[in-house]
Amino acid sequence: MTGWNIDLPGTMYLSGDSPENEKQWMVNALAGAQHIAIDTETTGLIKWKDIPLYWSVAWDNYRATLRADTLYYFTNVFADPEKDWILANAKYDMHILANVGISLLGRWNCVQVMHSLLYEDKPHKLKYICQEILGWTWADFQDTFGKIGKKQSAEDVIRKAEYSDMQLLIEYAANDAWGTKGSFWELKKQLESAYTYSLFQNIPPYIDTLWDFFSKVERPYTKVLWKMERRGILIDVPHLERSEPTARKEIIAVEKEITKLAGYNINPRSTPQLQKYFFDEQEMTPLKMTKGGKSGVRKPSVDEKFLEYHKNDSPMAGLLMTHRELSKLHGTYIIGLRDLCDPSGRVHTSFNQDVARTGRLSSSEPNLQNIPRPENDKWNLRGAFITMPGWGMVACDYSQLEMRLLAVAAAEQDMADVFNRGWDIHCGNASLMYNVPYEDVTTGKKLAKDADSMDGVELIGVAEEKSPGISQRAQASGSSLAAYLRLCSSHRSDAKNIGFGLNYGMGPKKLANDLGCTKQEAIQKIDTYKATYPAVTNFFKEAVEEARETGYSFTILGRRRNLPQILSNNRSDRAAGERLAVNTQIQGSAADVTRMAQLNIDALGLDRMYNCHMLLQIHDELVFECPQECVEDVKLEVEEMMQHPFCKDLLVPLDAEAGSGVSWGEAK
DNA sequence: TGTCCCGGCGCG
DNA sequence: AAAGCGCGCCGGGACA
Repeated sequence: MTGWNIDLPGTMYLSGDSPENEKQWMVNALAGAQHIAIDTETTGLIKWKDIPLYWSVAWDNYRATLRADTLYYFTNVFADPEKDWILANAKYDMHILANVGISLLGRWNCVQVMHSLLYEDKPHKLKYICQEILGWTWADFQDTFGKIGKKQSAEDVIRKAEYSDMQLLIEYAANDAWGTKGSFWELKKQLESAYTYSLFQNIPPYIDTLWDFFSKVERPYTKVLWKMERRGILIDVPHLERSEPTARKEIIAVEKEITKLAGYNINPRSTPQLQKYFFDEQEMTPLKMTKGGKSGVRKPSVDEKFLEYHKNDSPMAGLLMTHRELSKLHGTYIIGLRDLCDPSGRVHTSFNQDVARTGRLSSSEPNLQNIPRPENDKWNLRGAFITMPGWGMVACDYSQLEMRLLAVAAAEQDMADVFNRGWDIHCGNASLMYNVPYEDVTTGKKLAKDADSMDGVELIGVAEEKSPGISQRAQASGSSLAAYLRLCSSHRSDAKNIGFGLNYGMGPKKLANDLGCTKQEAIQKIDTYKATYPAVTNFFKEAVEEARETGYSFTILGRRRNLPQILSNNRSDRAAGERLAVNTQIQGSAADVTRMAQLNIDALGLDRMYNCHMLLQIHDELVFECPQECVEDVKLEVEEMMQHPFCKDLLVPLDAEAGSGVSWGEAK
């Protein structure tokens, strides 16, 4: 009757109506168990609202389904700080339990997170995990009792099941807990035997195996993320409500112009219709083709590059650019954000720990890691992330984290020195690459734009003040000061594009495209960069070799990513693997750094010290709220913690700078 | 009505 | 033939 492909023990059942001795037996049994898998059947999927109807547990060779009204008998069990709780999608169940006042101390072992450390490219849903690593399958709850959706809520389905076949409900409710328990032990075994490379093998946190990485980093991190999700961030909903009609009207106005220009009703959101307009009717030349997807039919692209390219010769292109900008902000951010707020105006994102292959977080429902930057946003959406009266927002972000970690990974002393001097990295790179004084590059960056419109004498005065001797050097190079400044400025932009690009494995063709030069010139520039930083060049080579030999790319803390394609016979697959080998190490190590900072900040107890709460992580930025009078203290604490995430310093200092204000927009 | 894929685009 | 990493969400359109 269990719907399983394996034998398993019968399911005990407990409700508030059960006899006293049965309740007592269960309380004693759970109190005596070290590891307990736990799962909830809930009224729905909204983590700040929905509540448990049933909960199920599995431990040793037992399994049980319990009605939600029994939760309070187990207060002492939940309060045991030494318990190991085992869950699938741990944060969700913990939210649901918190909604009825239940909090579980002890360790939160999420099997999805465990699975993601070993099988980055596979799905991490419980059913898949069980099938894949244990060969266990069982009948699906929803297939048996009805689909949860718009027509019927999770609660409806469970109520129906209670009525139609209570015994089956009891069995099925405990299936997930049983599968969770089984996969935990198998995954633990696999993690313990998975040795890894870490910079912290012989110093804290002592990471030798993936189990070390899980138990010392990922497991405590789950709880930190849960606290952030639980707190949520306050949204200025009235601000959004005020912007919404205006935004909508602006979009409609642009749509009218588009219709007028086309001469017929065209939907500016429809790529097929736009392709027809531009390439069939206007007979314009495509810049590039789309990927073609499953069918493989490649069509001319109507992306931003195309519109930008034609904005002067085709009025339609300009209108569409405006339309896309407005409708993106309206649909995704104004409407999207408003609809996900709780009644108190706070929004509770999910910080997903088991998604990104590099070890980064992802954020969803809503994604708070892609809120527009102020310069691209006429509605100032970051200004809509606010604090309560008397409170302040603190935002602290790393400066050039990935670049610094590249210098660390490569042990590139010249680049490290650029950071040690506190220089702008791209100006420093340009200075070393093109053998030009650092001050000339910074001056060029500042003045190149206005050089032509400035009075010659004035220009010399300003430039000489910033970089003494610059006019002489310009003369020596045989060009005017203005031209020399533009040259220095273009050196910086070269260095910036190459610096970022090489981390991603960018080729000369794309670089040439971005810099507006020939492929030959691009190759030349890359060579100059590689010659300037031989250790970086060597690092790129060794990262690829290591991945070829071990099959993996490793981050600073020892997270690994399997890269089988690096041995592929297919050229492009192999090249992709080589790009990943480099990038995963850098991006993943940056993720490690932010993670450690978050763990340390949590352990320090800023919440108790200052009533300070971590709200957001945007890869290299952390956002907090605290009472106004604590803002300055919090800024200092956070900067210090972010700058020193490890128990030993790296070759390159990490720089993090905090700002504050009453909103996220102000705090940057 | 629901589900999937796609092109496009927001962020780091 | 084409070749930049990592995400999530929107609306359109195809299909069941």
